[in-house]
Parts: sequence; C-alpha cells; structure tokens
Amino acid sequence: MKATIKDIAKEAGISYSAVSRALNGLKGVSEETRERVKKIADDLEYFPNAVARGLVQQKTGTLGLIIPDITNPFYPELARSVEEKASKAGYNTFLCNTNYDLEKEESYLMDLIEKRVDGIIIAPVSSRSNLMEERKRLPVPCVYLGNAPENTKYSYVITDSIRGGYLAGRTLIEKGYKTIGFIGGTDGGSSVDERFKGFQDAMDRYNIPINENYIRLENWRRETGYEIMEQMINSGDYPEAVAAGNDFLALGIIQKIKEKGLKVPDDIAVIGFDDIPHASWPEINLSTIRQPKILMGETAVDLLLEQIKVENNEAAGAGAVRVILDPQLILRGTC
Amino acid sequence: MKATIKDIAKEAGISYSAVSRALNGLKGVSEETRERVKKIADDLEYFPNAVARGLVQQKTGTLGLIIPDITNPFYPELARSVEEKASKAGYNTFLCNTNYDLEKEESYLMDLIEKRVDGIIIAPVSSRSNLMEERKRLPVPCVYLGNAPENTKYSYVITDSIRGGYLAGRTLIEKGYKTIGFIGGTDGGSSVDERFKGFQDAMDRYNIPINENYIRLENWRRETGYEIMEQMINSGDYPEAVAAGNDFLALGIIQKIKEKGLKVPDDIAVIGFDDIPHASWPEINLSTIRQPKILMGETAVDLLLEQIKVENNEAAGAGAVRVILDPQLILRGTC
DNA sequence: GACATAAGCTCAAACGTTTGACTATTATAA
DNA sequence: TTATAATAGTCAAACGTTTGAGCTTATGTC
Repeated sequence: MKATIKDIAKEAGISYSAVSRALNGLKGVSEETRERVKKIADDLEYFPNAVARGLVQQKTGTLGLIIPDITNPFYPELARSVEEKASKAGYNTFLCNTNYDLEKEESYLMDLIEKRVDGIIIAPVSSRSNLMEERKRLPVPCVYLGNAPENTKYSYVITDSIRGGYLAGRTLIEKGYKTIGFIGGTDGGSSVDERFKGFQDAMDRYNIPINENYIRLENWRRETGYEIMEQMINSGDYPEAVAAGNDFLALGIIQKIKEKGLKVPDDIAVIGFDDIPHASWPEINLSTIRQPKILMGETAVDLLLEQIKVENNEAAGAGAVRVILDPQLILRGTC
Repeated sequence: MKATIKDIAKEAGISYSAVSRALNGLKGVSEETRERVKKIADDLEYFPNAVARGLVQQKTGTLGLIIPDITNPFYPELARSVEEKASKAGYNTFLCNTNYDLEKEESYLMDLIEKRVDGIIIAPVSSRSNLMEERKRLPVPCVYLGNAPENTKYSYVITDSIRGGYLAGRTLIEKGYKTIGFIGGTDGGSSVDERFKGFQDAMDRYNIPINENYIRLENWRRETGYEIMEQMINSGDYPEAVAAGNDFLALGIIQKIKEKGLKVPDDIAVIGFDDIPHASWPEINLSTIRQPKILMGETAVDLLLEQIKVENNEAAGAGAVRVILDPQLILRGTC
C-alpha cells in the first residue's frame, strides 16, 4: 500500500493532477508524458486507490448481492449469473450469505450501504423481510430477486410462484395420486408462501381434499425435508405424493424415503421446485418446476443498472419495475 | 446517500468532530450531547460513509476471497466457513468467482487490491497461477487456500494432496481392482497435480502398472468427467476402477457410467476427492477423500488476520506459515 | 485563592484521488 | 502580423471521515 499518485508526480516532476489524467487516459497531457508516467507508475508498483476515488466520484463500482444460502445450489447459480452480468458492466459484486438469518440480512444490508455500493440485489430470507419496507427509502438503488414483499416500492424479478405451485399440484393430481402432501418453507408467520397457495389452488380446482397431516410449512433446508419425512413415515400416515417447496427440500425428502426402504415414485412420488443442477443428474432425476435462474439474475442486474442511471440522472426515472417470469414444468423420474 | 456528519453537526450546533466522537462512542462528549446527536442522526437517516472512513483509517474492514467455481459445492462450503469466521472478527468478505479463468483471477486480484481490502484469501485456479509470485510482493496480506504454488512466499493452508491421492490409489488397489485409471485436472502444463502424484506413488508401491489410456488429466469440471468417461467406454477399453481428481468430476463420471447401462461399483468402481456434501447422499453414496473444508477456511482466516496484525505492527512478523492438513478416507458405496 | 485536572468542546490536517478553473506556451488561420 | 484556438500543464477545492492538538470552563485540592 505504498506509492501514491503524489509519489509519481514528484518522480516525474509534474503536478499530481497531470498524473491522474495521464493514468486515466484523459486528455491534457502529451503522449510522451503519459508514457513516462505509466512507466514510473509501473516501477513504483503503483495501485490506484479505489477508496479515494470512490470518495470523490461518489461511486464505488461495486454491487451487493445478498442471498440466504450459498450451499443451496440454486443460489450459486443465481449468484454466478448476477456476477457475470455485473462484471460485463464493469461492476464487482459483493456476495453476502445470510444463512436464513434475518438479523444477518439486516446487518449485511447496512454494511453494504455504509460501504457505499452502487446498488443492491437482495434475495431475501423471507418476503416478510420488512427491514427495507419499514424505512422511508434506502439511500441506494435496490432490487429484490426471487422473492419480494407484496406491496414493495422496490423493483423485483421473481418467478410466478403461484403458477409454479399450481403446476406442481396439478401434475401430481393428473398423475393420479390421490393423497398429496406439501412440504415447504414459510415466510414467517402470517402469510403463507405463494408456492403453497398455488398448490392449494390446484387441489381446490380438482376437488382433491387437503389432509392437514400432509402439509408441513417450516423452512427451506434440506435437513428439514429429511426430518419431516422421517416423522411422516414413522407415524404410518403418509401421502402417495408430495410437492416440495424447493429442490433442496425434495432431496432431503427423497433421501429419507429411500433410507426407509421405500421407493420413489412407486411408494411416494416427489416433485421439487427450482430445478437446481443436481435435479437433472440421473441418480437424482428429480421432477421439478424450473425457475429461469440465469434470466432472473441477469434481469435483476439490468433493473438495478437502470436504477443506478436514474440515480445519476443519466436516465428518466421509471419507478419500480416488476418482472414476473414463468416457471416451467420439468418432468423426470420422481413422479 | 444524503446526510453527512456535517449535517448532523449543523443541526446539533456543535463541531463535526464532536459528532464523530459521539457516534463512535469515544470520550470527549457528554452523555447528553451523545444522545442528542444519535437522535438527530436517526432522524436524518444518517449512514456513516465507510469509504471516507476507510480513506483516513487506511483500512476497510473487508477481506477478499477468490474461488474458481462457485457451482462446485466444495467452494461454497469453503466460502461459508471463511465468511463466518471473518464475520466474527468484524470483517466482510468479497467473494469473487473466476470460472477457472486465469485472466479473471488476475483481474479480481487487482480489483481487490485497488479496493484496498485488508487481506486476500485465494483458492487459485491452478497452483501455477504465478501472477502473485512474479511480482515482488503484493501490497496486501495474502494467503492461499486449498492449492498453492510450490515455492511461494505466501502463507497457505492446503490438504495433503499427495497423501490424499495415495489413499485413493491404495484403497482401489486393496479392494482388488486390477486396472485402475485416474481422471483429474491438471495445473497447466509442466507440473502435474499432486493428487495424481500420490496416486502414482500408490501404484508404484504396489507394483500395479499404469495404463496410459486410463489416465486423463484435463480440468476439474463435472462435464469433463462425463465426457471423458463417454470416450473411455465407447472405446471399449476402460479400467475396473477410476480415481477422480475431485468429487464433481466423479459425479460426472458416475453419471455417464450409469447412462451407459453399467453399474457402479460392479462394472466400474469410482472414488472421488473433497467429500462435498452430496457425496454422502444415499443416491450418490460416493467413496471419497475428505478435505476438512471448515477447518481449512477457518485456518486461512486465522492466518490472514495474523498477517494483518503484523502489517499494522500489532504483532511480530512470523513470516509465511504453511499449514498442511490431513485428508481422510471416506468409504461409501462406489468402490 | 491559586493551581492542577478533567470534561467537553473546537480547529484543522490528513487520507488519495478527481475535476473545474485557470495559465502559459505553441500552432494555426486570417 | 495579429488574433484565435488548441495543447499541456498547474492550482486548489472537494469528497466525508478520523484524530491529535489546543482551548475554555468547571471542579476539586490544599
């Protein structure tokens, strides 16, 4: 962390503003000086200080991305897509993993704001993460990804979860399963998750009764699926098919079913949600509802960059943009 | 991005240095003033500017972590462990994904330095990433994680790959397989990877001949395992068992074996390396060589924080520290 | 009543850049 | 030749903090 622009200036015998212009390719210096300056910078092993630059330019060239679970393969896919798109636009991405911890989510959000990232994409732990909603307005462009509070004032890009849940439910019904369960996460208390809502719609539509014993709304972790399935099977009362709130849960569910010596889909059929990469592996071969992950990530970045432009008065403000993408049914071997 | 410390000072009718002290819990202000200042800060929705603070304090409270593949579950595990440990020490972590692209690795490294992170942990694409070695010395503490150039001057924490490769080879030999292949990544040309070296050692030791047709050193991607296995099986000449350079490769290999209608381990046995979470799932049930991922991540952070202290003259410099952890054989169903 | 001490402040420099305004020199055009 | 414009530079303010030094006032000590 040694050499600064002033050291170069001294060495070159010119003012440090000239050095700045030389290094940044601005006009106002002769080609000759520019080369000389570059040479000196090289010799001195100069690294520009982005902190100082950020201070004067009032921007950092950095985006923040907050996700709840880096070990759920859905999120790395999302993260990669965001990161690559942002990278092409000249932004670095700060990836923050909250472990489904709302406090951590809030704390990361504050950190990112304090670090003055130019924008934040947040895949919230729960659409009830109202930390952003309670405040008047965060002093930085934000967009939700994958999940968003109902009446948010921020832009978001999500997959139509009601539709997805419906698709999952309908598929199981059409396959002829008579007793169907749902194991998913919940959004924190009052409102249940939309995937479940869509599932319910399908059940209603086809007049399939819902057995409360087969409905479990807890969280989104793989282990939870594993544990819930254990309880269900042990109780001796379990459904012919179950829709899982996400693939990770589904994998836990299937693992337990197999451990119990039962067969998928013959004894219990399963359908997931997300279409994580593993779902297509032959050992897994999970039927699921696909979320267009790459498109989601890229769209979120587009939306965010657009808002950043507005913030900088480089574009007209369009207000919050809501993008709802279509999920896709992927039929494989588990139902 | 509105209110600054000066706005608060004006509102409170005191100097802005007093405000700074009040907000940071330093002495030099009365409790009464402190409360008043906090109240005003709240009303003004003040967010401290970490960029400005970073400039004067010459530190950012941020670490950088560079990994080659966020979709290989090994790295998210590593990343989580690093992030959590760093978080406890009051640091945020910048996670950068290079996609096995050396140029991207270099570019991220520069970005992190320019952004003045307080330290960098790098899990290099290849131990031949000499970008750090060529330069005199990077102006920031660095430690390698998981992989490191042979004679590096930086600290590192790795798993004993030679030992791991040996374990993998020996295991297959002891299980009685007569023809054994190795499919792994390579480090870029001249030096082959240590995992392979360990494997070779085992073959030598037990006098098992190595058939060049069964040795393929390309890269670390799942798809590569898939493709190589396809070629091997199609050629009609394939080994009884194969050691994979990592689990991700192994999963691709197994997928292809099954697609070809062959059985694991009856027709071809497989052993992996890393012990990613999936390896233990019953559908996969992969035998493998475990790397102590959590310990690795945490140790890397420890080493880095130690170096940061040295940098700040808060501790005596101990020079580069080399930590080599033991791998562990995990026998499951694929061999 | 004098004097040290402490509390509660203010002042201004510093961090390393970028950038608008200005100056001096040189080249070009009329 | 003179006016005009372009080029190559300098100067200093600004970004939002932290922090050491200094100043004033009140408090306690003997």
